[in-house]
Amino acid sequence: MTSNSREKFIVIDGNSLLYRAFYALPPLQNRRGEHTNAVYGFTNMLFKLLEEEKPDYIAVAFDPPKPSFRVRIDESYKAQREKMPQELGEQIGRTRQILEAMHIPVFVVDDFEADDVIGSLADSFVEHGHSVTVVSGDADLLQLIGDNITVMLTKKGISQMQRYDRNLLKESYGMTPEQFIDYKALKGDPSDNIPGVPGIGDKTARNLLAEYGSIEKIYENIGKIKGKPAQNLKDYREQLYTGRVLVTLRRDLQLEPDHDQCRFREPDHDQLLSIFNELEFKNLANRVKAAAGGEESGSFEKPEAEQIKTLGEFNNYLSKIDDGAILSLRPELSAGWPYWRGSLVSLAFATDQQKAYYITFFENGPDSSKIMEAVSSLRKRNIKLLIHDAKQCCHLFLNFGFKAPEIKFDTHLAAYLADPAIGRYRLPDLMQRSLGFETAQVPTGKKAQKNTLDRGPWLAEEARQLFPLSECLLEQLQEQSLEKLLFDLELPLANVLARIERRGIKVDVSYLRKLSDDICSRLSRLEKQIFSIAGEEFNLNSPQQLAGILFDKLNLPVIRKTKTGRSTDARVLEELAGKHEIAALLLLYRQLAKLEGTYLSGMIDLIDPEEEKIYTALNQAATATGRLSSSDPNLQNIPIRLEEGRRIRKAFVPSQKGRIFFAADYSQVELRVLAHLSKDPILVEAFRTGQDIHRRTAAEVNNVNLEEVTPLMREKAKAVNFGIIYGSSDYGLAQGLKIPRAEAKAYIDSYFERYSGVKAYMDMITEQAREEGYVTTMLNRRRYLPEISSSNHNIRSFAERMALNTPIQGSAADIIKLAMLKIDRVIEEGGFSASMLLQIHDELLFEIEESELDFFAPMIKKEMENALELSVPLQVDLKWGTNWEELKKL
DNA sequence: CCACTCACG
DNA sequence: ACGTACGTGAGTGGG
Repeated sequence: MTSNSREKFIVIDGNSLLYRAFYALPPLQNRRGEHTNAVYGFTNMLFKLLEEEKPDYIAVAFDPPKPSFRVRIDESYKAQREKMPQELGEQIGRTRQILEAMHIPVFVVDDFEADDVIGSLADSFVEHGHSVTVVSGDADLLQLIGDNITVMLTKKGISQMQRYDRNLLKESYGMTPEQFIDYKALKGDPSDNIPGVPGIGDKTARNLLAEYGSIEKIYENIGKIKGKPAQNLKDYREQLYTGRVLVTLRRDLQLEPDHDQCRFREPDHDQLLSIFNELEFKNLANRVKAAAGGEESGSFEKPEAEQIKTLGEFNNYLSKIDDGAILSLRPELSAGWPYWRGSLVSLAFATDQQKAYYITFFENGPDSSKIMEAVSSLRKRNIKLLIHDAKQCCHLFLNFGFKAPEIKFDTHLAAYLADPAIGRYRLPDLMQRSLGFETAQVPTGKKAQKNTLDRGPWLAEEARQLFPLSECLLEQLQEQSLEKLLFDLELPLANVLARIERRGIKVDVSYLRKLSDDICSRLSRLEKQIFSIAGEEFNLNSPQQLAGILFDKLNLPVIRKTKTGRSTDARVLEELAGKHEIAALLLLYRQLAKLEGTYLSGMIDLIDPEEEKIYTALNQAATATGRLSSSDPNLQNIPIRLEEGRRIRKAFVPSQKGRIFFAADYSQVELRVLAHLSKDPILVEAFRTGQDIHRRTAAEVNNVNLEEVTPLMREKAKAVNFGIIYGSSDYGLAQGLKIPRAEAKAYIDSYFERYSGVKAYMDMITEQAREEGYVTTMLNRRRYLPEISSSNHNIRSFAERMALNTPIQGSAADIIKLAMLKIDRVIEEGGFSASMLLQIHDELLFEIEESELDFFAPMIKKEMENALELSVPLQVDLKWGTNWEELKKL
C-alpha cells in the first residue's frame, strides 16, 4: 500500500502547543479579563492544520494533572519544573470546550504523559494501515518518526511548522529516530532533570552515536574511547540507562481507541461560534460563520463599546481613572488640508484591554474642545497617553490649543523602529501582524457613506487593542535595544516635527505664477518646434510614443533598453544630441515640463491662499534608513543644481518683515560617518586635519601629491567617494562617471588598496549582515536585510549594497535628528524668536530675526557639530539670505 | 497599479 | 553570466 492511499491521522500534543502559543503571543484578554492568548494561538494552529493537512482522523492528548509513572523510576524527574503559570492553566478548560465543539477527542491517561499516549496512538493507527502526523513543540517526539509517522514541530511563533521524516532527521541531527533516544539519554536534559553523562554534551553525544550507533555499541567499544568521556561512561552507566528509560516514550498503552471516534467530523458550528464570541475571537468566529454557510463572512460586525454622550459623563469617567494610569486614545479626524487641519469627528479611549468608550462629535455630541481640555488636564494627574502616531496626536492637541499629556508609547513609531523597511504602519495591519488576529475593520467605501456610519465602536475596539499591541511592540524594542531611540529621540522629535509642519513656509505666489506663465509659453513654443521636426504631433510626455518617433521614424540608434521598451531618458537623449537636433530640444522640454508640472503649477495648488504658505508633511516612519521624508509637497527635492530650476527657490521667503533665512548644512557627513565607523587611518587623518576630502582621495588613488591633483582627478575622486557610500560597484561608478567599466574598477581597486580600513569595514559589515540578518546605525537603528542570503546574485548584491549604505546614511540621519532636538530645546528655552522650517537630510533651514543672527549662528554651529561625538570632527557650514535661493556663506 | 522619468540629499 | 549605484516623492502615461 502506498502512503498516498493511506488515510491520515493527526495527533496533537496539546500541552506543548498551548505552552508554545502562550509564550509566543502577547497577553491577550477578552473584555471580561479572561486570558485568551494560548487558546487563541492553539485554535489558530489547529485550524491551520485542518486546512492544510485535511486529516481523516484527529486526536489531542493532554498531560494529566498528576505526575506520571516516571517519578517512581526517578523521583527527581521533572521535579524542578516550574508550575504552569496560572494565566495558562485557566485556558486549558476553554481549549477543551473548543475541542469538544469541534468533535475532536481528547486523551488524558492517568499515570502517563501526553507523549506516551501520542506514541501509542500513532503506532496503533499505523498498524491499522494509516499514516500519522504528530504535532508538537517538543523535539523529544522526534523519536516517534517512522516509515508512516512524521513529526511536525513548531518552528517560530505559532505560524510556522517544520515536518520531520527520517531523511530530515538524518540531515538535521545526523541520526535515526532510535538513536535520538540514546542521544537524549547521553547528553541529558536539564528541563526534564535527565542527568545524562557528565562531560558529554551535544557534540560528544552526536559523535559517539555517529561512530558506534547506539549506547550498547558504545559500551562494547568502550576500550576505543579515550579520556574523560570513557571514564564517565563507565562511572555513570546506571544513571544513563535509567535516563534512557525516562526519555523513551511508551508506545504500548492499551487505549482501546475506537478509531472511528477519532474520525474527523463537522464541528458543532453553533456551539463553536458562541465560544468564539465569548472569547472575542472575531476572525475565527467569522470563519465559523462562513463554514456554516453564513453570509456575513469577510466583514465584521459592529463591536461592542459604550458611547459617552456628555461632558459630564466624560468627566465622571476620567475621575474614576487612577492617577498615573495609561489612557489610550484613538481620534478620528475628518479629511483636512493640510492633513492636520482635519476636525475631530470622534474619539475613542480605554484604560485597559477590557473596556473602551467613544464619543462622537457630530449631531448633538459634546463640545470637542471641552473634551480635549479635559484630556489635557490629565497631565496634572500624571496620566499618560498610549496612541498610534505621536505627531498626529500633537497636532490634535495643538489644534485645540491645549498641551498634550505626556505620551507614554506610540505604536506607530515603535512599529517603524522594530522594522523600518515595511513602510506602512496602519493600525489594523499592525494588529494583524503583531497580535496575529484581525480587529474589526472599520467599514469603508460605499456602505460606510450610505448611512454616515458612526465609526466610534470600531475606534473603541482599536483603543482597547492598543494595550496588547503596545506590550508586544515594547517587547520587540527591548529585544533589539531600541527603547532609547524611541523614548529619547523619535518620540520627542514627533513634537518638533508637528510644530515645523504647522508653521509652514511663506511663498511668493505671484512670483511663482509669473515663472509658471513664462515656462508655459516656452513649453508651447518648444512643443511646436519638436512637432515640426518630427513631422507629426504626438504626446511628448509619453516615453512610449517618443520612442516611436526617435527610433522608428527618425531611425536613431537605441542606446539602452528598459524592462518594457527603449529608454528615452536624459542620458540617452544627451548621447543622441550629437546625431539629431531634436534631442537637445527634447531635453529642454523635459527639463521645463518637470519644473512646470511638479514645482510650479503642481506646487501652486498646494499653497494656502489665506496665509500664502505651503505646508509639507514630514514623514517620520517612511524610510528604511531612518531619514525623514517630505510630501504634499515634497520640499526636500526643490531644484538647486540647474540654474533654470534653482529660480524656484526664490519663491520661498521669510514669513515676516525683518526676518531672514538661515541655513546650516553638514559638510560631508556621510564620509565623516564612514571615517568614524571604519576608523580608516587615511580617512580619519584627512578629516582631522581639515583636508579637502575629494582632493585627498584623488591624490591617493592616482598616487600623486595633493598639489598635483587636477580638477578632473578631483571630479572623478568625488564620484568614487559617492560610490563608496552607495556600496561601490564598478558598473555604477562607470555610469556615474561615464567611463568604461574597467577604468571604474581600477579606481575602486586602487581606492581599497589605499583605504584598507574602509575595505576591512565593508567586508566586516556585509559579513555581519549575513550573520545577524540586519545592520545597525550609530544609535542602534536597525534594518533587516533577509535578502543578503539570497541565492540570486542580483538580489543578494542589492542587499549587500544596502548593508553598506544603511549604517552610513542612517547614522547621518541619527545625527541630524539629535541636532534638531537639541536646537529645538535651545530655541524654546533660550528665548530665540527663530523657527525651524525644514530638514533636508544634511541641512536645516530656519527663519530668524536678522538681529538675532550673531547669537543664533554660533549656537547652531555648536549644537550641530556636537550632536554626537565621532572620532572625526563634524563640520557645519552656515548661510543666510532673504530667500531660499540667495544664500551667502556666513 | 506599475513603469518611466526626474527632482533632491 | 549576471546587470545596479544609496535613500526618497511626484507627475505622467498606459493597461
